[in-house]
Amino acid sequence: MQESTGLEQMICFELYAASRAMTSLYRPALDALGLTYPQYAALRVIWHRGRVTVRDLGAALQLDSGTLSPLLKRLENQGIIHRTRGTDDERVVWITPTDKGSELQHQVADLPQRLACALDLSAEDFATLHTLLSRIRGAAH
Amino acid sequence: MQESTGLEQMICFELYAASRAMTSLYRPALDALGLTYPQYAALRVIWHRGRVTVRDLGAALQLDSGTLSPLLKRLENQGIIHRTRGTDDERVVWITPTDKGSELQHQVADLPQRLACALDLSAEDFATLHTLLSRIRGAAH
DNA sequence: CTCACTTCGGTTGTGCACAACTCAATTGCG
DNA sequence: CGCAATTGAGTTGTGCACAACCGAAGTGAG
Repeated sequence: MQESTGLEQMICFELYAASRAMTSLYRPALDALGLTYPQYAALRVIWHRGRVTVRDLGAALQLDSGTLSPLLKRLENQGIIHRTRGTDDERVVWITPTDKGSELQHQVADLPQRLACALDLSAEDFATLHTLLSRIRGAAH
Repeated sequence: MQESTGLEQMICFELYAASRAMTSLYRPALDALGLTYPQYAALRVIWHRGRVTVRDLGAALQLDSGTLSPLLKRLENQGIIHRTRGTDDERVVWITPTDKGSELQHQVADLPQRLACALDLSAEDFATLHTLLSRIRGAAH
């Protein structure tokens, strides 16, 4: 029996700790590619959409420009993405993967599957978790 | 139907987003007290134990001294905790709440309950979530 | 057309996370 | 005992998060 911490019955703390634990599981694989987890999450959206505005990327990741602008600048400096101002609306910045950025996609294709296996949860557990986490995300508007 | 983001089937992203959403639910109440969520989590352990070393606090929160040292320094500067070197082992630093720190406890006593209600989950859902999140935390050693 | 208003991306400042490192205090092996 | 190894806390550097703010670009009511 572990000693009591005073953190029992705090779903918030459990989420906070589980999120960091899960990210640390991704870290070795992502480190090898020179990526952080938030950069990887952003790239998943960019790969999936092919072409996305900073605004839409923020909506998908639930992050604002204060977080994304420097993150995208670092990805651009690494030659992984392009940033181009929109021609019709010059406020908008379009993000696209470079060739190097597209190649990265193949190197991490099996990552979620591989790491999900390490958790040793049933398909049912994943579905339950998905439902509950979505509800929590929804509750915070 | 929301547009596809490329983040489906990624438990890691769901945890990451849910954790931040949950923390943002705590933020208004904690802002009013001048606390951040990690500071609040640390205080819960300190209140519960009464007296704790930096090392044990780190074990409870799963945080290292690189995160805790500056966090505790800020709590000390706010007059919320005391930090004293151990007399038997001078490497150890003991953390205790000040009077002001102890008073804070009463002001946030109902916080987890109150915010858990906002999630509108059943007791069963909480138990399931607790089990699954614990297993995930365990899987990352 | 004009001007207030909104939108988009960016910057600044603060506070985590975490790796890598330092250094003093303690421990334990020979 | 002597000294190498370990331990505990702290520092440094990088990269998120997020609030608060900025300025340029677009929008719309009068």
